[in-house]
Amino acid sequence: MTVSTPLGGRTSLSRRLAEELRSRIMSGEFAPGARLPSEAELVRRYQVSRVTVRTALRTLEAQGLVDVRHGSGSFVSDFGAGIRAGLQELRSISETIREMGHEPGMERHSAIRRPATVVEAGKLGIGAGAGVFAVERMILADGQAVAFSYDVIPLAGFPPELVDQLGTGSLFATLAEAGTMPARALAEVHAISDETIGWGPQRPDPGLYVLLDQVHFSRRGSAVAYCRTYFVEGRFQFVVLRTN
Amino acid sequence: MTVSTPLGGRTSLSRRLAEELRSRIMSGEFAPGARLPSEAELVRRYQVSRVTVRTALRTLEAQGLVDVRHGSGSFVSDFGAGIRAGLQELRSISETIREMGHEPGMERHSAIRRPATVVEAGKLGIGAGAGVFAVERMILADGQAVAFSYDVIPLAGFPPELVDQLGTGSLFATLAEAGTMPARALAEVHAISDETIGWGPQRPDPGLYVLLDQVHFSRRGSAVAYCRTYFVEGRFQFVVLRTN
DNA sequence: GAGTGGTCTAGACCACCCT
DNA sequence: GGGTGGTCTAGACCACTCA
Repeated sequence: MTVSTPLGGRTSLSRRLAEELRSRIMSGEFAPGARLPSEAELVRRYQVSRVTVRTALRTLEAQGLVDVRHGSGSFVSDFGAGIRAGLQELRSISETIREMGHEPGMERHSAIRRPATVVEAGKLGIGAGAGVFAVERMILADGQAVAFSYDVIPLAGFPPELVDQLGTGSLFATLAEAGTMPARALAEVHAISDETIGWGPQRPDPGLYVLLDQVHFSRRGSAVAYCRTYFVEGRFQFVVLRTN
Repeated sequence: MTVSTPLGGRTSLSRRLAEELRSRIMSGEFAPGARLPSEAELVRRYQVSRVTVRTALRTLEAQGLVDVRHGSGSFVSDFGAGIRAGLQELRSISETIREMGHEPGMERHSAIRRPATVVEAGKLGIGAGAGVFAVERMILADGQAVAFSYDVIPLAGFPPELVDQLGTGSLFATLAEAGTMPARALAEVHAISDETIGWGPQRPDPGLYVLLDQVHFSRRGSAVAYCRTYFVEGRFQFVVLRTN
């Protein structure tokens, strides 16, 4: 297959195409409000099927970068250029913070090995009382606390030599190293007002948080972590594109 | 085309299939944890293409209702009995409440015609001071308040005879009647603790809310409403499937 | 290895927007 | 009417899971 501009890489074709288009948008080739080439043109240009083009455009749309309008075309969003990392995108918090131009930090407050509570066992789909590693972390951006996270990782099958590393840096990085990289997370969104959440001098005064109560699953569908992350209201902006 | 069980209706095929599967799950035909028929079986059973089956399964997955696992199958997730809405799915709140088996209600608290504030004008992309219709509503499920909503609709181009109807029933229904049905919304998620939100005897005591601060766009990309909806914490469960 | 979902292709028809 | 996206089909091959 001969492609005028090779998409290169080993991830899926639609994903590579999305990346390619994203970088063209970010580079300023398409200004906010500008129309992207039509789907048919992209099919010709990149020598892929229309389904692939559409999948890529959907990805960009979910990221709030592109606005696809029936009968008119696909447009670079006005809001798109600034907004990144929608809530539906699963990624490391540290990575998100770094991409937003801030310096991520992590501080482990506690870390113990203990039996799972009934709730935790239910969420993780393991037996009540099975061994878990419980970590309490503070997540920082430019030295300021943006979230407090209470994470529980099942120990069954987890490489023992990596246990102590949990919670000292990016949780995602350690899980990836253990071969249990989260591929999906089902998150409940709550508003929490609780002065007992958090710790230290950085604890926010009105203890108001957006709680993401989430269970992370590996590609194989097994629960690899149960994380209750309390985002300090106002310091982290969650955006969701809702469609019907 | 002969179908063993007709999917009936006039919405898209994949959507009807998703509805059909959802009702089969809700009816208890598939218990939580049970495996659904394979994609190939669904193709045969409903006489649709595999793409259609997959689109339907993706919808259910986004609602947190099923768990699709590569190489294993699609499984019914555990789900609570409360009102559960997929955050990335844009739909009428009333409709969501009804689908969860509760009786939706709506009470208009105030409704005035006034110039847009600077913030509202910015969100809606209209001139500051342009005429808007501001509505305050209480949304009920089985007679209990689940949300308080502060909505602003630009009046330019809005059918005058429908203005007074705004906020008396489903906002979506009225907007649809006006030909400006929201097709997309960009929502910010916040935790709010404020005793001045809400009104009446139904006002929750700890005034704790999940705020969806959202701008609704029509298919043509124009902003049709700016809605700040305060969901009473604990009465409405928002779920987001996060993927990478 | 059989069965499952993940991705991709090529082609078709429809609904919508604009002029 | 011409172009654009929305949906659907039928078929193919690959990657993963599990017995």
